[in-house]
Amino acid sequence: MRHRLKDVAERAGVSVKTVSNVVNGYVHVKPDTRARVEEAIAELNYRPNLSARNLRKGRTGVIALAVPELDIPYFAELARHVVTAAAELGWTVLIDQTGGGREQERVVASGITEHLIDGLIFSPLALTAGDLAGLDGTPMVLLGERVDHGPYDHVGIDNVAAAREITAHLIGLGRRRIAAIGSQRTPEGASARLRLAGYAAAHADAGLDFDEALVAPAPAWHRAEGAVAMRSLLSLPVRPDAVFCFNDTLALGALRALHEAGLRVPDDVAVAGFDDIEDGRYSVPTLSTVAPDKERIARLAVELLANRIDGDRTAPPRELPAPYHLELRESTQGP
Amino acid sequence: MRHRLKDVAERAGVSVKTVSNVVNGYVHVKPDTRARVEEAIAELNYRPNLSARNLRKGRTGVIALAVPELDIPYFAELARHVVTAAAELGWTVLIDQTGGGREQERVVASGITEHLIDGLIFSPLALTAGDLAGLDGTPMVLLGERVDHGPYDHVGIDNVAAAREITAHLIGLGRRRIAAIGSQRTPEGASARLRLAGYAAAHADAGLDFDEALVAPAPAWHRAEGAVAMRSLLSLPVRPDAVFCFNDTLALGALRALHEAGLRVPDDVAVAGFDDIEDGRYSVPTLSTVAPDKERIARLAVELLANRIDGDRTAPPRELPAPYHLELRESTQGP
DNA sequence: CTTGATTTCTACAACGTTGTAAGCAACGTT
DNA sequence: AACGTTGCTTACAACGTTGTAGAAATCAAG
Repeated sequence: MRHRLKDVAERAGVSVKTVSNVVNGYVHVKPDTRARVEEAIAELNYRPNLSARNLRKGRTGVIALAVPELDIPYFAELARHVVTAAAELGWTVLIDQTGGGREQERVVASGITEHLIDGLIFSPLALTAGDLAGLDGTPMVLLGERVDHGPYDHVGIDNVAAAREITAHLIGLGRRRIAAIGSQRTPEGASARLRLAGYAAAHADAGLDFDEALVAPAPAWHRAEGAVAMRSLLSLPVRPDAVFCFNDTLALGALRALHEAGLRVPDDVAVAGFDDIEDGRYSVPTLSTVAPDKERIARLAVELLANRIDGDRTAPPRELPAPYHLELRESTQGP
Repeated sequence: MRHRLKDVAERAGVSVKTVSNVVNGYVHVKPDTRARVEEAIAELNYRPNLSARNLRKGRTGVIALAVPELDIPYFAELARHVVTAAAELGWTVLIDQTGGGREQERVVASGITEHLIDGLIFSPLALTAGDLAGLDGTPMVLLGERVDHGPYDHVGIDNVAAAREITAHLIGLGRRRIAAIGSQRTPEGASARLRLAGYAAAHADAGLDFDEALVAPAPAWHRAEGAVAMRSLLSLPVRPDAVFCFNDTLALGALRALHEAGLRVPDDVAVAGFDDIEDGRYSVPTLSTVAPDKERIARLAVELLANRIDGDRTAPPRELPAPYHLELRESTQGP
């Protein structure tokens, strides 16, 4: 049932290497030899054994994408784009789910890394530059917040600027008590820190006070936490008139809590998110958000990785900014 | 930087095979030999070359999960569970995105199948039993609707019964003009056919007429299509007082369209979905739905596949039903 | 025809691993 | 002292592929 080059070679009456040459599109093969070999390949339904090829070539043709959680829509959408972009370059993508913990991420970074894949696109939450330091030269591209990422290429949007812009948008609507949901004090919370910094910067730009009481923490950025945080903000003596959530799932949870509290969005409280996930286009109301260009991020990451794998592995790390824009919808603008 | 068994062997002063034995946990190795070898492994940061191991063993330790689209939340959630269940058995999961087209699915089924993976968990949309017929014995487990799946194991819930139950729930609320969204006339639409059959059966059970005009098609079951279908149903001479959407994303689109039309859910129109995705717990209103036990489905699929890989490949195909239940929320019950 | 260049093909060795078979100690039993 | 048994280790060959080097066939030009 399973055939090898040798079987094809015997059937076509040529050497094993000639079959290999045909399979790999080597030019100097006589047309009728090629035809005979191709016929034999078809008859036997031959397919190359990738393990053997990889062993010989030192390449696997597989790259991995490691993300914290697949059922966070942002990562699922990103994964789709990475798979598409990689396929165009002939790579298969192995998707790995780290869970987001530091230890798990370290295991992925050091373990998967070896021999099974040619390179890794990594979107870490918890990992620090130090954790990545000891790895032996597997090409790797980092996604996400701009932190200190050591010798690795990086693709990401300017989190501070984006957060600043969308906060400025809320201020521009005349809102003055703007809450933030999603702050994190842990070392994992690099994104949170940057987005909070943008939020603070926008306040400073407008001459508004930064009110610590309006900043609600959320350890994991899920819908449930957004709802909980929103409820606690609503119990403040003076309730906020807008809220900037550090991602869209938090914002969807906040919308839910506002609905339960009988408040109108955006009339009573305007809501903005971050990530531009599909859900936000169909929520009630639709969600204003920062829209990173995911397709572009995926493409850049794959290309950077391809360059590392095929090219100079010792070149200095590159830092590619990805574009984003504000997607303003009902949750701040009204119907 | 990259070391082989041989390097470790030289450093520890033993043979290559002894190192291999240590790595693989073979029992008959003297404690101090083992210690020397382990020390050498640690010093060199040795990791086995999986391609070579696979070539030798004929196993790769990788299974694939092929789903139509990763950013359909149902599949993302399913993927997470499959990854978790597979990890417990020591397998890595390669996630493949087929796009759902018949030709693409055929490529995945026949291509990926060879040599790179030990087995495949496949959730096909378009593929027919005929397409799967010619494959050479790679262990495969099918997920999804119960159709004719040839010689392959299958895990899935009873779509007809589930659709019948949730439709009966709508009828039980006193609704009499119950629309359906998501019918498909194409051969791909196996799920659609089964869910429509359940919808029709519930009507028959209750002595209600089946009204063709209340059945709206949706080729791809995305939010946008749910919204479009809902709008067209609302333009009927007598508008429906309930709608059963064949999955949750359609239902979320329908909720959106109802909101835009100024109708109240469930007061004016009750809405039910299918899949129990996370979004439905936080939508406004929260979504009543059929909740398949995804964790169980994933676990059963992985176990079936493991049995095929390690065990008898010629055993008759098994058909495992997965549990489900109704998750009744605001969109049919009110706040 | 001879020569040299080019095209076409082949034999061989390697990639890093593990199964097999067999060797060598060390031990207890007769 | 000879024997088998058991524990531990090793040499060798294979898994299926491709790079290298070179042989054989073909061709162009003198």
